[in-house]
Amino acid sequence: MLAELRSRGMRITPARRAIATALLARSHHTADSLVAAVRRRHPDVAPSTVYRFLEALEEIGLVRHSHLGHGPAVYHLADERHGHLVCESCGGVTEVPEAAFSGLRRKLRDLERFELAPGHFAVTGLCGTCQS
Amino acid sequence: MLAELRSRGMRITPARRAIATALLARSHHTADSLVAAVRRRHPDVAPSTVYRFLEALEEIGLVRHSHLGHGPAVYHLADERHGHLVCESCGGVTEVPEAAFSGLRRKLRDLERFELAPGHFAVTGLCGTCQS
DNA sequence: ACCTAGATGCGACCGGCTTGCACTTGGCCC
DNA sequence: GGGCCAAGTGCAAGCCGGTCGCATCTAGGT
Repeated sequence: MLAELRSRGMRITPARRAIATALLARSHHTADSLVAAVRRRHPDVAPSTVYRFLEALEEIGLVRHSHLGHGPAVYHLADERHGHLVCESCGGVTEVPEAAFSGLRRKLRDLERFELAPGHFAVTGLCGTCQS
Repeated sequence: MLAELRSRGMRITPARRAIATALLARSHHTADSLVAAVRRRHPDVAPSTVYRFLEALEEIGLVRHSHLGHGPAVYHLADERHGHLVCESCGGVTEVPEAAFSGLRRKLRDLERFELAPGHFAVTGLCGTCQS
């Protein structure tokens, strides 16, 4: 990952190392949780640094973010492709494989010539436990 | 609609009349466009009034809002039930009947005991024209 | 060791709401 | 019609997630 950066003329700094490490350690980081994780060892890293690096990683295609309901976006490595089910009542998040959307994808492609990108925005509803 | 309000002990004010009229005149108002519409005849209506009335209408169940991508939420009458397809490239919005999601709904219900609410958050992807 | 473009920290700013508070007013009772 | 008072309102400040401008610093090629 760092090699990928270097090969594009981007620099490798302590802050970036730390952000990359945090991203590898856990999926579904929010920008805030990344800042917190990075600050445990590098207390002076600014939020804007994290946002800017994440933006850069997304441009390269190494990272993606998803919006889970109303709160902040979550970031994860681009190779973890999955959809998110968010419960509107308890806020809980369930991951589902992208394959679960293949039927809908086909239908929207046929009906509307619309190519679904199920990762970016979550699908909302009510989880099993909140239905009772 | 105003009768519905009155029957719940809520008051009918010029601002509320105007907001209700605007909601009936067009689906997919943003809070901002509602403020603008109302101000054409009642220039002193504050945004907070609109937000508070919309909140009240949602509690009653007469209005719903949806999030279409990153921008502001859109409001529409609760009886207009449909999903939204939002193009991540051009931002265009397509309405689709809720029935289009019935397959996915069934699948999620079986797989995850998750009850889909397809209206609230949009489904993102690429529209036909942006794919080329 | 040096140079410089890329990266950083800081603080201001922005959009979309939300909230606190003092003032106004709808609408029931006389 | 007039009085009453809680529901509703306008205004301004605040919040949250995120972006930007700018002076400073530093990675890393030479």
